[in-house]
Amino acid sequence: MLTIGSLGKKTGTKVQTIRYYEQIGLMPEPGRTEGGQRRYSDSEVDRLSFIRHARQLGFPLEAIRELLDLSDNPDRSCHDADSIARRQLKQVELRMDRLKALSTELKRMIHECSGGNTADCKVLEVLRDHSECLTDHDAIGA
Amino acid sequence: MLTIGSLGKKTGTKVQTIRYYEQIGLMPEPGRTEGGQRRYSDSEVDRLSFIRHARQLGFPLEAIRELLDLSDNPDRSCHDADSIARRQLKQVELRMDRLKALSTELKRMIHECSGGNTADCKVLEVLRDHSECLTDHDAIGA
DNA sequence: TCTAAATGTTCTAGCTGCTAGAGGTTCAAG
DNA sequence: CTTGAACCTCTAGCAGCTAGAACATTTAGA
Repeated sequence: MLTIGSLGKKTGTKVQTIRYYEQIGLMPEPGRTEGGQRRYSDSEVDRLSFIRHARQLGFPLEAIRELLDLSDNPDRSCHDADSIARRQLKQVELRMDRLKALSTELKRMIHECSGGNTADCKVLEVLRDHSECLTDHDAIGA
Repeated sequence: MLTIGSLGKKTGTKVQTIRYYEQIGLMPEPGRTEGGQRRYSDSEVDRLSFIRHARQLGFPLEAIRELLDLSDNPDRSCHDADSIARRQLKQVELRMDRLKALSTELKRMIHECSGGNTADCKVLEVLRDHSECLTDHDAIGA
């Protein structure tokens, strides 16, 4: 039986985060001591590791909820898990494309900046006038 | 003189967002009609375009605040604007590296998934056991 | 001139995924 | 039995918006 602190250490998760996952129903309500402190067993270590690993791979919590659900039902088709992963891959690739365009533009902007005072600063100039851009970069929120 | 709606259309910004920028002091308080509606002039179009463009390049609002400040003082050194842009580029490149690792892992995971039921789904298996991973992907929050 | 639709107003709350802090309680080692 | 680390709940905050309620103003057509 583990305390919330040791569970956190084992899985690389902050205590507050574990409680948060419990609150939103991603982690089950664990048993408690008489004094009211949480105590965890191995199955909860596994579940939290799963969650953390999926988070590291960028899955949003809602997708993780679905994946946990699939994982709990070994009879269901693998197809669903596969499509969640594909969706995630698509997201990641989309973000990469956007970042690529951004870095190109930023590099060009910096490269052309020669120092001096801001009156003829290329960085500011480019920001002022989108038409100077060579790439698409609709990346707000990317 | 533009209404907030037309300013939004001109700059590709939602009305609520413009009011939000005003609230946090990124946009100045504009003039008002007798009835209390906001009316904007061309200088405000320019300022908002600047902000939006910088957002598209991924600059956080705080960085944009600094850039606007520099832009308002043409005598100051270009160096500051340059270093903000470099900082931003570094962030973008860091995020790209992380996403690269993620996509590699996701692809491998999907590729090895053969269908069937979730009991032997590779996607879930990989998520269950980090040690099967070939790449580093500490990308929570990336 | 009147009216109705479109657009404007403020205020509050919500989104994701945590994180931090206040103020108090429990546990385990010595 | 004491002490101090770790636990508890609750609330609020972060970025950067977005949405909705409930009401006011503006503008164009009849």
